[in-house]
This record gives sequence, C-alpha cells and structure tokens, in this order.
Amino acid sequence: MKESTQQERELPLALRAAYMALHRNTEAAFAQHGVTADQFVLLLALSEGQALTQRELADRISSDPSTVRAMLVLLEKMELIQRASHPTDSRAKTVALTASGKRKLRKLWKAGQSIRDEMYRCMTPDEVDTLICQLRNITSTLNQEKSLV
Amino acid sequence: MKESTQQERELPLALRAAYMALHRNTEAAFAQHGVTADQFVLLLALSEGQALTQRELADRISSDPSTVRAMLVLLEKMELIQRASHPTDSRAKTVALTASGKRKLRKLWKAGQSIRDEMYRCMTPDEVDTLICQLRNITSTLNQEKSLV
DNA sequence: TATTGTTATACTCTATAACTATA
DNA sequence: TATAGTTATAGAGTATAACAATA
Repeated sequence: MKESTQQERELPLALRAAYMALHRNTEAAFAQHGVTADQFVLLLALSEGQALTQRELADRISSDPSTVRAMLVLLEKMELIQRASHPTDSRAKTVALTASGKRKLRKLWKAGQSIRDEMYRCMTPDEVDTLICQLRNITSTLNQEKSLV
Repeated sequence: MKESTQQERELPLALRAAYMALHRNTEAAFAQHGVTADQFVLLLALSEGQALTQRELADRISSDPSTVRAMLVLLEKMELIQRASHPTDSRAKTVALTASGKRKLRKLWKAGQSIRDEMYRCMTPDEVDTLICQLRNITSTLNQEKSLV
C-alpha cells in the first residue's frame, strides 16, 4: 500500500505554488528598479554567456524567439542590452549587456539576496543540492522530445 | 569551505526551469481541450472546495481578485463554471463547477497523467514526499509577511 | 532547403485604481 | 470602516504564421 499517493498527486501544484511565490517576491523586489523577474532572468543569461544570439537566448530561458525579441526590444530601450550583427553569420545578431546593464544586474542581484536567503534558510546546504538536482531531473525529463511516444 | 556555493545560487533558476517545463508541457497537453494550464489549476481548486467565493479562489491559486474574475468570465463563457449569489453575504458570489466543468476536469486530469508520470519517474515515492515538503516550506517562507522586516 | 530574425496579430495573465454595494 | 466584486485600463509574456535575408 502506497502511503504517499495523496501527496504525490500534488507535486505539480506544489511546484507551481513555490515558483509563484518566488516570482511574486522577485517582482516586488525589482519593481522599484523598473525590471521584471523575467527580464532579470534574461539579463542573467546574458551575463553568463556573452554575445549570445537571440535563438540561443530563447533556448536558455526556455522561451520563444519572438518572445525574446519583444523582451530585448524593451531592454534595449532601457539601454541595458545592445544588439550587434554577428561576426560570421550575417543573419544572426549577437546580444550583450551594456555597461549600464551590468551595473543594473549587480543591483538586482543584491535586491534579490534576501529572497534567496529565505529560500536557503528552509534547508541545509546538502538538502539544497539534492533539491536542485531533483528539479533539474524533472526539467530534463519534461523537456525530452515526445515525438517517439 | 562550502562546496555547494555555486549550486546554491542556482536554486531560483532551477525552480523556474522546472516550473516552466511543467507549464509548457501542460499547455501543450491541454491545447486541444481549449483550456490553459492556469485555468486548469483554477478548475482543480474549485473541485476541491465547492462553492468558494472569488476572493477565496484568488488566495488558493495565489492570484489577484481581478485576475481571477477575468479567468472566471472566460470559464463561464465556456460553461465550465457558474457563479451564484452567496447565501448569507450578498456582496459575495459563490463559484462552482458545472456538470460540464466536472467532465472537462476529468478529461484534463487524464490528459495530464503522462506528465505526472514522467515527473514521478525521476524519483522514489519517498523522494517525492521530501520534495513536496521542501517546496511547501519554500512557499510558506516566501509567503510570510515582510512587514516586520 | 533550413535557419535567423522580424513583423503582425491575438490571447491570457497580471495588476492598479476608482467605483458600487453590502457588512 | 472594511470587504466583495466590478470596471477600465495598461503592460508583459506567449505564441503562431508569413515574410525577408542569408547559410
């Protein structure tokens, strides 16, 4: 007899609730900086791999090219990012943080520190590692191609 | 020396990526049923506590009263839910699933079964329980009032 | 032919503020 | 006064399809 049946059916909802709470807290923390939580994720992706193309960005933040473009247009208006033509592929554009964008990102990172602290306060470092590992497993399982099924 | 520092800073992103993957898969699975993932969550909340008010619903799906209203208007057009005046509080309205809404929810539950199976396939039942527990801790920590800080 | 990006378009969710009616 | 819901309004993210230019 499985004792966890009732809990098991609530994993998706628990995942959603946790993400929603994180998202809401992040939006609130970034509101005064004029940046949304999703824009922050995009900036963060840019800070890790410089000079990404828009398509690469879309993959990284698991979004759509046209969605990414809409976000980039907004960020470019704020002068946080800059697009330039790709050195070898003239179809493509490279996207990079501006100096102002890097400063903004550092501010945002600080503004979000208390949120991360709260999350980590719930558990030990080992538990954090395990949790991240499980979340990544879920992500990669769900992102596998379903074409063969 | 902490060995998990590098991983730790990625918990928020890992949480986001997992939720995004879940959300995307769910949207795809429900597309042919004409219902969004968020609408499904709302229907699910209604199936658990019958005759909720709109405010109670907003709290449950951790959303906004006006957002909930917009969603309810759509669902009412589809005849999946019905609103009626509250028996004792004439300001309030109670919301309930229609018979058609209950049928739709059962279909959606089936349509999403393979997604849940994939999630659970990543781990043991015990791990699922632990994971849910941690996610709930994160949720409640992040949802605590920040007014005292 | 396939791919990168753009454009047009539309829909859902989100959220604030002002408002009505009721508790 | 506080609360439940409505309305108007606005913006962000999402996504599809058609298109141009290039690989």
